[in-house]
Amino acid sequence: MARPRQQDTKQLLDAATQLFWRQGFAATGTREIELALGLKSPAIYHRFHSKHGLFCASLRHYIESVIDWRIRHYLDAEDALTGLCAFFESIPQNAKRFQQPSSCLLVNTSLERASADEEIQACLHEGTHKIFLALRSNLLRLQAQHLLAPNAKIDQLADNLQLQLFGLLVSSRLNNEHHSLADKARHIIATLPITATTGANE
Amino acid sequence: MARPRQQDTKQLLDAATQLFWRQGFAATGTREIELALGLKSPAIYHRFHSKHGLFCASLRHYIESVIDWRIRHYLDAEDALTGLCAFFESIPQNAKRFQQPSSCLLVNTSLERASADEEIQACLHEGTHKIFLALRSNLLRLQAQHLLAPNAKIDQLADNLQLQLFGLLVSSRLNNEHHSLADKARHIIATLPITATTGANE
DNA sequence: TCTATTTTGTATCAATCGATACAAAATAGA
DNA sequence: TCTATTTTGTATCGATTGATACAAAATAGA
Repeated sequence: MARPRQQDTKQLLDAATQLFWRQGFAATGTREIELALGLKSPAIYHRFHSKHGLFCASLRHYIESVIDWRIRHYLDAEDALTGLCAFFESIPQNAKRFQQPSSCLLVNTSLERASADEEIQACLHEGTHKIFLALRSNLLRLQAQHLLAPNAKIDQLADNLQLQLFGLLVSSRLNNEHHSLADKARHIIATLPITATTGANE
Repeated sequence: MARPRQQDTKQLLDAATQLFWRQGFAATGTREIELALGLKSPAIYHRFHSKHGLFCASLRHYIESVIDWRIRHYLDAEDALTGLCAFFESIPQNAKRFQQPSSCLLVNTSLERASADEEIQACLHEGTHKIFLALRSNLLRLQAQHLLAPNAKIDQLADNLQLQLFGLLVSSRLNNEHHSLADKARHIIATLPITATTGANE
């Protein structure tokens, strides 16, 4: 009943997310967005109403693709401890693989002026809460397997792991030497109150 | 031999630093800078050559004022342990006092696109290295006072403390609830390998 | 007082910003 | 085939961007 779309929304959001991820909201212009998305601005504004709307959609897309994938692939992995280690180690690995630190769109945005916006803040809160819950769930599984001290305060521990995750992402943009970043990631794992040595840590 | 300056450079950089700190490089326009500095753009460009030049000068000014003050006042305090605790606790306290999280200009900038610039990266490296050295020096004093395990790896520990500092600053922009932030800060201190209880921790 | 030197403001630049009016293009159902 | 509906491109909008040409303003030394 109507003209079909040349690019589906997923494709567009993939491209937009990459752009905002790398450069931030303010530093990304509409002309640059047109090139990356392969659509002229009226077509983009027809679907997303504004640059702000496209950015919010990109944030949600980032959570549903990147964040959710990382949670499923690492933190929810069958072997909880191996997954947790791989989760942190993937950050220096990605920085090495793609020659530039990827950081995290949520962390980047939280430090931009854009974070003052209510809708954006809601997205950021949702995304970071997902990460917290996934870390928490992973730690609970570790505890159930008697790999974590039975009196460990899981909520505090998950909160602190998320804190260190944020710090690692900041460090990855400050210093992209692989060895230094990998050391930092290893230290995060090594200081977990693991009770038994299974060969996965240290 | 020439017309005297209406505002000295320190005043200008104080204002510019506040602006970039709050909003970032890309989101801060020249008209806004004019208002904050109380000078028209030609006078500003006469002193700093470009917006980029003003930003670099602001970064250096931030290191020499904010960062150096925090190191002197907290990390280099006579009582090393109390100073270290106060260093981390000052972040939730400042977020509460000024009703908005201050974060850190160096951390904010490292996640902006601007961080790709070589001159800016050198400033960021200098500032963060200063923090690392101050944390390291504080830990060495703790160890000399037998408050820290004698086999503790000071460099790794200082590196990780800086990592958690970065994480705390990110968290302060994501969630400005004072109690939650204060908990995070307290947890950082509580997990230090302190050997004796002096009343300052736990 | 006059001149050399530096700082500042007026006015404005081309370029780019985010955004839109409008019509052509492309389909599905009648 | 015709029409209703949606998507897309052309062309362009006023506003703002970072930056500058130029002259007035303000001092110190001659």
